Amino acid sequence: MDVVSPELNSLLPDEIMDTEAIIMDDDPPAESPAASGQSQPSDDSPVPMETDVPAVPEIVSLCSDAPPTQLTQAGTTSTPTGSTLCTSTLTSTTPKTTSSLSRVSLTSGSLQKLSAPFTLSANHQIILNKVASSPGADTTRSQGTTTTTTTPGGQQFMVTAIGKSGQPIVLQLPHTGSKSASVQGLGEAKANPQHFKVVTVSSASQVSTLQAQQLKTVQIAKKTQVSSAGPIKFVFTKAVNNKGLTAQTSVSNVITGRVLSTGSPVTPPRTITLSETLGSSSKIAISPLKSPSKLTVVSVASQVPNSPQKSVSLPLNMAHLGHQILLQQSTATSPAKVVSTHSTAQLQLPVQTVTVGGVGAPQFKTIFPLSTPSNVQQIQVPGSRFHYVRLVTATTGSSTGHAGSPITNSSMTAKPMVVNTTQVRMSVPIVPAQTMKQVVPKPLTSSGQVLTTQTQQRLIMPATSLPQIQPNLTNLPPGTVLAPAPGSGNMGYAVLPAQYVTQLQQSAYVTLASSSGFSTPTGIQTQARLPLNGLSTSGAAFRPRKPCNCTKSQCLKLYCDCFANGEFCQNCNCTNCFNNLEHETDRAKAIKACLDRNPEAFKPKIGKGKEGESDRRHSKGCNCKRSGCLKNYCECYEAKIMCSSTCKCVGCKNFEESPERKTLMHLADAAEVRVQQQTAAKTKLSSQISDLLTRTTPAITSGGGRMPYTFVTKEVAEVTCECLLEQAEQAELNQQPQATAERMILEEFGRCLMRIISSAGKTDYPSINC
DNA sequence: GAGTTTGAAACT
DNA sequence: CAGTTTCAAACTC
Repeated sequence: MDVVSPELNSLLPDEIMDTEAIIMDDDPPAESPAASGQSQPSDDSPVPMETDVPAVPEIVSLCSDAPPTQLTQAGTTSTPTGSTLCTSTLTSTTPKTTSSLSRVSLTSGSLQKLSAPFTLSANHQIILNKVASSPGADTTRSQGTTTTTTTPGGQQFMVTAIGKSGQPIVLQLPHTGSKSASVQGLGEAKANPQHFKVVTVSSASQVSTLQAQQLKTVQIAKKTQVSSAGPIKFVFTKAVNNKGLTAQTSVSNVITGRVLSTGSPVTPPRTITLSETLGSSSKIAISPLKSPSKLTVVSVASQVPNSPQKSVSLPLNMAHLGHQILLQQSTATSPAKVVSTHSTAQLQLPVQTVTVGGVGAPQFKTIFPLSTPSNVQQIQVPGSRFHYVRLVTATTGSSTGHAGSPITNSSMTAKPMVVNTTQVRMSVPIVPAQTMKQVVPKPLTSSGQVLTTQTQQRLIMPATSLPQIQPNLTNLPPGTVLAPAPGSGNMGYAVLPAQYVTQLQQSAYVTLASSSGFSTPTGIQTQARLPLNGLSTSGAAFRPRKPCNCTKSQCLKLYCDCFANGEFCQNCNCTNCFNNLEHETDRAKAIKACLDRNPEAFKPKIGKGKEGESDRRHSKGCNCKRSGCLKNYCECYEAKIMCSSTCKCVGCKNFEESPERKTLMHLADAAEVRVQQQTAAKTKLSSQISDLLTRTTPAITSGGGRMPYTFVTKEVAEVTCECLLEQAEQAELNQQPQATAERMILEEFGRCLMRIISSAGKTDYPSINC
């Protein structure tokens, strides 16, 4: 997920990550500036951080025959009725938030709203707009509440939106111009409009610029809720075969996940992108913010379009990422949470990856059911900045619906992993994340991706119950993962770095199950294809995080970069480190203490400035006194940004016109040029050597030519000399003049050479006869 | 690699 | 909130 390194933003496809159009201000813009590239910071927050996320939990589900209210009920199951197939119900982790109604509006690409099963547009795009939940807005939302969509290819696509009360979500297919959606969203929820950006709906490889633009123009207004802990549920249900959309084929493919956002006063823009390709791949992307740190990615790959089983594989493609489902959500004050949900429907989907957290400053929280601490083993992957948890045993199950679902990764070779749950089972085969970009906290950023480990692991959340430690869900460290203890009411949390979840991104299979513990008939086999430190498919996406050297802080204070970034220490040089799974309790306490001191402690320090200011600026500003803000002591300089009005530095030289700064920049540029030149020279030299070898080797090995030492052997030389002596003797016997003798010898030498050369290409020794 | 400098974080 | 202390990274030698 530090993501916050801006570099992370580049990790994801533009059409997904581009949240430029998102406006954080209360005043909804008439139209989102798709190409503006500037996000409107909220007036409320002096320094809008990239991690701002929607405060209101919301549930989005695809396909719902049942009324929204039913969908929001925990444990409820929607059964397919008639020709439409709709299933998948998610329950909120917090019962309080389950009461709201949500509506799903689907609009075809032609701007027609479908109140009934409708046909997806040719581009297979569905835009999900979140609409204010005010009762008055209900009418507008009610349009096109149909949740089932039939693709021209006969496939049926159902969307069920479940949201916290007052958090309806409207799903619309982007139409040309797509202003209807924007207008709709704008007209609603004026009280506290929330703009959603998003929505790319198209096949992975078919996302066109036009589509992206259309998506950008879509804005969704949402009623802002300051309430805390509203779970966001996200359910995707798809029936592959339209014909099979009978009651029997009830839930074919279901991807269930819950994204929870809590207590964020500011509703962040949210984008939901759904893309589907006929029978091949679909892409679902929910992208609230551009910041990778806030990115929650669930990728689902491949598929079995017409599975003999009722379970339908849902081919989903994340843009440019192949079969993937991308879910993004960020909350301003609280990291997004992804929670496996419990539903009555069984889910079996090929899922490629599930990622929670982001580069730079992951702001996602994943809640998993806790088991006992003994059930969890921390897995350290050398070189990886991600942490893994191995679930040893499955102990607890909760029928309350709070039980999280274990998420596991299996090898990309496709070992399906299924976690048995009383109500929901989700098995997702995952396609290798080819180009998936990750976000990593520190410029690592990100999690780009790609060295992967092939070890199979069980990924499960620790089960330590920490009732006394109830971290503020809105301010947990980036990428914090919360694992609720079994049993509602006395929830225990395991505060884990989001990196634990990140591995799901690369796993071949992801199994989500809720309740009933972690029993896994097939075993939870997870194979972590994990981005290793600094290595990623996207190049610098994941930059290796520097190991810390803490000695006295136990790595439980913000002095420790690892801790400050919400990461476990891994491959560090620290002593007496408590920043690991073994000291989960202490770590949780430390996190809480930090948050008590500063609720913004785990938010990225570098965020976007207000309008008219630099794109990036330090949220608090520096306090340098002696460094002139031109050394890495200065956080501004370290972040490669200039000091701003928020800084309290003395003798600052880190400003635009500073000659010292320019000098440093020039020196840095020169150094970089030198490095590049050296690299280029090395590359060229290496290439030349390689080329030379490739040219010489075949001649030697193919028999078409051999190096001289291979055929000018001692014997050949001796024979040649004998021939020359023979000529000399002949000349002497014939009493030839010396000149003639020399000529005869030279001529013979020439003949010998010709024979040697002609024999060079032969495998056998050259035969030289005088 | 040891020692110094620096400024954020933590503490009072 | 300001001053002081602690801490670990950045820097220097």
